[in-house]
Amino acid sequence: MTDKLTRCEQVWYTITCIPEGNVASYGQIADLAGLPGRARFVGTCLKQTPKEKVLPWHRVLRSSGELAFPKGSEQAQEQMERLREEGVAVNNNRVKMAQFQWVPDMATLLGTLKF
DNA sequence: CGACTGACGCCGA
DNA sequence: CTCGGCGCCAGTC
Repeated sequence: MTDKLTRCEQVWYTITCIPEGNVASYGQIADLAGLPGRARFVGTCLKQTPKEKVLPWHRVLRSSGELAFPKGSEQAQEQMERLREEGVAVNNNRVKMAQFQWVPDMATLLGTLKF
């Protein structure tokens, strides 16, 4: 099996595990996906993500808490909108990470993510 | 095979 | 706070 897909799948899967009302940074996703230091790879995967695949990509932001897209872009608008619908406050294209950042519990780490 | 790119992160000025 | 640069490495050309 093409293990290159395995990496992306792991990334996608990890993103899928982000609970509503929470967000995670690219680096965090990469780390949870077993790809420490490959934050960029996460972005690459998402860009490659087929439309058929429905992922909560809007819950993925930069480590600073700002949205992954420049303010004004349609993607940023949509992301902001979706986050607000989930109860995540977005101000000036940015989210308060200290308040909304996803903190995976042990059960998730050991069970869901199978690490 | 080599060069460029990028939905990133971090540190320094 | 902003701006610039370096590291990271898979994907694309």
